[in-house]
Amino acid sequence: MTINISIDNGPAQALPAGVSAAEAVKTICSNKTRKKVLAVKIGNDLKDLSTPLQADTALETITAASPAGLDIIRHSAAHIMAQAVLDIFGSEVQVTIGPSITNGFYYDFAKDSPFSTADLEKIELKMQEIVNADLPFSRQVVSKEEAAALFENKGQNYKLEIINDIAGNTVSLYQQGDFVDLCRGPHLPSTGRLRAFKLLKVAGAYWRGDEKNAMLQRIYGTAFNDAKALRTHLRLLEETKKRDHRRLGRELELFTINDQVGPGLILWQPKGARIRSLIEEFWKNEHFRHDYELLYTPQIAKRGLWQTSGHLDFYADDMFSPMEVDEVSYQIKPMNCPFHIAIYKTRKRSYREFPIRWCELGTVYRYERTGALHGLMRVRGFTQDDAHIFTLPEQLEDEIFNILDLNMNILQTFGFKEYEVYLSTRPAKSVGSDENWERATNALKHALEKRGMSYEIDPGEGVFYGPKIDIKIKDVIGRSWQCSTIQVDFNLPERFAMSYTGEDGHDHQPIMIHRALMGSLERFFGVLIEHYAGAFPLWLAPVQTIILNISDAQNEYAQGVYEQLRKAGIRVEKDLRNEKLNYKIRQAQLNKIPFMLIIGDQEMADNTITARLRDGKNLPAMTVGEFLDQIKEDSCIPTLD
RNA sequence: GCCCACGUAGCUCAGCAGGUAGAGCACUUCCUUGGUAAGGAAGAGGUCACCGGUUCAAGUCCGGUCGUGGGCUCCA
Repeated sequence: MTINISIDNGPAQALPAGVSAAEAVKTICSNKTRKKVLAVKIGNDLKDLSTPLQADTALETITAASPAGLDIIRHSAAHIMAQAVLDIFGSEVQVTIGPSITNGFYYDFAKDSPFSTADLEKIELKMQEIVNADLPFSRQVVSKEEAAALFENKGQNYKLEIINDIAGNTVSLYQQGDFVDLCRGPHLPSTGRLRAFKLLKVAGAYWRGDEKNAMLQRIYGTAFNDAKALRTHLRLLEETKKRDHRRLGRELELFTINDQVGPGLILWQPKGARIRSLIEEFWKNEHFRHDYELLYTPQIAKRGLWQTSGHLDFYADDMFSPMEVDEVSYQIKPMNCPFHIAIYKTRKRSYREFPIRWCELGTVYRYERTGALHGLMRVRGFTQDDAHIFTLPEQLEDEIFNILDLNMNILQTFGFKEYEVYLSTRPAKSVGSDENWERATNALKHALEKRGMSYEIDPGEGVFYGPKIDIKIKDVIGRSWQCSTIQVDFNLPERFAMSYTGEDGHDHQPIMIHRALMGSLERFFGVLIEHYAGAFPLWLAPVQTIILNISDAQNEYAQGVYEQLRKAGIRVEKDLRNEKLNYKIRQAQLNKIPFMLIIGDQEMADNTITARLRDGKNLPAMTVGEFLDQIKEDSCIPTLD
């Protein structure tokens, strides 16, 4: 009996039934292609090359060129690593799970003493032995009882737990050499197909990510189809290290964190503070231009305020402990909203005032676990670019659209082009009527669609008080950072008994929107530093130009140029030290200053300057006036259209 | 919070068979007056994170505290 097999939409060929996918590939594909094939896809399922084909089948080949192919390589690498670890440590370890992840793979082991870096080298060597032995990965489907018996016999208790959680009656096992693992597959045909791998680091990880469970020992590694791709990836890791905002923050003197001051508390150094002040000015300008009004509110408030707002019920764990003042308990603010509401309530409000848009660069403090702190990205004290908007129900959709529009325009000004947008809907535990939730969720949806933004729905991930839109920015390392958030709130207006007088003369409850565009200025700054690798665009550069003289014969002239630029509002520094030009250029370059103005006898004689750009190029000699004209536009804080 | 690693001059790091500290860069001074990424010399700078223990003797060994870094489901 024969069956018809087609590969990658090619013409069907008749082959004997029961032929393996590998044989089919070998028969049908070119020599060149078949060496690259790691697995096949039948319908939507990835299958091993050893899969027997019993009926007419259309196959798709999977190679390392596709993400699925890389996944298979990495997943197999995880198995090979597990085998190596068992070979070396024997019954000392139990295997748990070992998936492929975005840039590699890991495997979690239960082991009393952690792995050392020296162990990693040993394991790598053992892995290489296993690769050299070119052991086939063989798949076997067995009943859950059989599998359980097998792993129980091996003393692999975590596997038993996993088997218990799997639906259905059968599970699949993969074996290479004497190592058997419970696994869905697929895998490489044999261990010899793993061509390039490297173990990267050890880390603790809880069983199933739950801190109530045992701490396992995780080994991270990565694998690629060839050594070149691996090298490229390792170089990329080096490059991202260079862009690390903590390193650049120190080198460029942007910010610092001090033990004596406390973890997670940011000290903005002059250059960082200058950038922040520019960001804030841009932000304020745009908010005024978009009909927002600015508020300032205190750092602390009586505990009762947080009682009313519900923060003590829902947020107390994230708040700093209370302090006693005149026998009254005060607590530092984790959010700005109750203060804005207090301002709202200073008098009776009319529907005619709506929408009310109030913004504040509000500094809040939140208790983060020490292990979660990370440079500027996760801190304990930060400034939100916060705003609260009070609207009538019929204004909601327009307001959300306005916010989105302002949001995207502001982010784009900083050169961010990649986003992930999430719409989070009603969670199980929540307040507010079904009708309100539905109306608000629809308003968010329509506004997103109107702005032409594609989004994903995060079902049930909304805050208990209302649906929200979250926007994440992608940084150079591919990490996503949540910056913008837009949340509808049915809760606080209720808790604070907010009202306005409607057209009908009766009291109504306003709808409240919380929103932050950059989120936290600290985090946003961190993302910006990595995004620009410290080379800020002219309008944000803390030092825009630096004057470099060639020798002290030009000191006086250089001083004059310096004053001229300073008066024109350019952020300018001078380096008139008795050093060689090369040396000064190098330092200015390392400080990533956009323009170096070089002044020698020539320039002094012609009453000009020569500008050297950050990228090494030179502008022709020109007068200071001409230079100012040329950079004027780009050196100022931008204005949105 | 938990697991691991780390904590020596402003920065990057060496010192580790326990015998009271070293380099490069940065900083200061002097020499050099030099055209597009480091000219030369000298000097200053450290209670080796903090607290306690072992020892004749601790940056070095042990314990604790604080801090930093990498992780803590992308589910067989």
